[in-house]
Amino acid sequence: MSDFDTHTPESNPKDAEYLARLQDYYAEWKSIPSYASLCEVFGIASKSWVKAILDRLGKAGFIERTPDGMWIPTSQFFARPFAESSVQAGMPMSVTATQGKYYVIDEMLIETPSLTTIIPVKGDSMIDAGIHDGDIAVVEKRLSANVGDIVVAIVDNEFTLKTLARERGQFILCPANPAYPVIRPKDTLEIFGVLVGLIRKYRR
Amino acid sequence: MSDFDTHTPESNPKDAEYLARLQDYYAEWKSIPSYASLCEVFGIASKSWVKAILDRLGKAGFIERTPDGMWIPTSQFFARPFAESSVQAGMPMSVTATQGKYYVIDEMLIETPSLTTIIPVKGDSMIDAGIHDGDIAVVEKRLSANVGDIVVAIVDNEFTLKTLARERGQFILCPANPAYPVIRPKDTLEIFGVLVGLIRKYRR
DNA sequence: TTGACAACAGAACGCTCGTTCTTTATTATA
DNA sequence: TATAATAAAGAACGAGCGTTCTGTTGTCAA
Repeated sequence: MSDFDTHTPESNPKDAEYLARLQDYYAEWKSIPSYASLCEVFGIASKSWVKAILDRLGKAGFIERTPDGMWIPTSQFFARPFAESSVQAGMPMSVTATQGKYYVIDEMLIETPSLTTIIPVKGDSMIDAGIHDGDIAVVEKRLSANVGDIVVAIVDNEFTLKTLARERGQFILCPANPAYPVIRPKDTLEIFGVLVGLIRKYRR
Repeated sequence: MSDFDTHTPESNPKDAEYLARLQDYYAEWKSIPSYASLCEVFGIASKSWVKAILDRLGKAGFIERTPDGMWIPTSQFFARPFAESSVQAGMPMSVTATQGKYYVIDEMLIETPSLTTIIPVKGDSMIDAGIHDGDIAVVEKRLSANVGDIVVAIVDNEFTLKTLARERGQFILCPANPAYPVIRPKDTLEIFGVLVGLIRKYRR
């Protein structure tokens, strides 16, 4: 067998497609099935060839084995191709053929899983900051924040997402929408966490 | 916490510990092993009892089976207690909404991994749609789209993110910023994909 | 036209898997 | 102490698993 290119999954030119099918299957069932089932997934008829494919994908770092010999996906398995914003002339774009960096979205946004939570955004008080109703805020739980951070604060037992600012030595919470008032807490300002990411899902 | 602790007929007080061990194992290996291996994980010696435990966990909704009969975790399997002492009274709806939900952001945004790519957004031509410069677009590669979708089109060998619209039987690309012109393709409109998600990362 | 190689197909096999059934130990209750 | 339910062990078994080996087909260069 020839050397395996570490940047592209294609040792066998069809391996990219096999990988894609496996990724799609895993997205649906969250497991790698038996070789017999993989025959259907891959559209081939021999288990031995399934094994050969999996061995290659394993060598390429997309899957690995548990001590029991079960195949499980690696983080590379979940990485998404990161397309550059300009297209080379005449190049027929295909996602699987896109070269370059791969990113795992979770890893991009979540640094400390135990401190990170997600909170759906309600209302449009931050709309000028590009934060819409229905967006999902990725929040890192923290008791303090810096001026200028967008924070999740607890005001009247409600979460509220606002920009932290300072006014005459007092911390205040500024909306990004002129229709909403600035919040000036009476006593202490209770901060739940700091906005570290934003997710929006579009209907399909 | 879960309906699991409130004694249902077929529950076992030790099941909570068995679940915890299984969760720990899964966190490490991302798979549910064979019954024989689970004997070690659970610290018991009989496969039949392992099966009984898994059946109960399945009935309680923590795991389920694929068509192949493999056990896979459900979303409930990953539920995390969301206990913040400061917000117990009158907990806002936004908090309870996330309670007990497992969030893999990838899963929220990516339906078909092999067709999904991420593209950084350049410029502010879609700013009125809350899409900013530096945001990351999650794009599902597709050759066609519906009017009203935000699409990634290829114009002059460049990716461009615009809303797809129709004008006198012609497809046009509308920016969400009055400072930018509507794009009316001369001949055919080449669509790369449809925007299915958006990610923004804030500096920490 | 051959021969070499790559890409699969198919069969054979030993072994592990999940399932079921039976047996034993432990605990609670009366 | 007797009884019964619970918790677990253990054996037995057939089906399906992954592995290996060999056979077949298509391609392409010499």
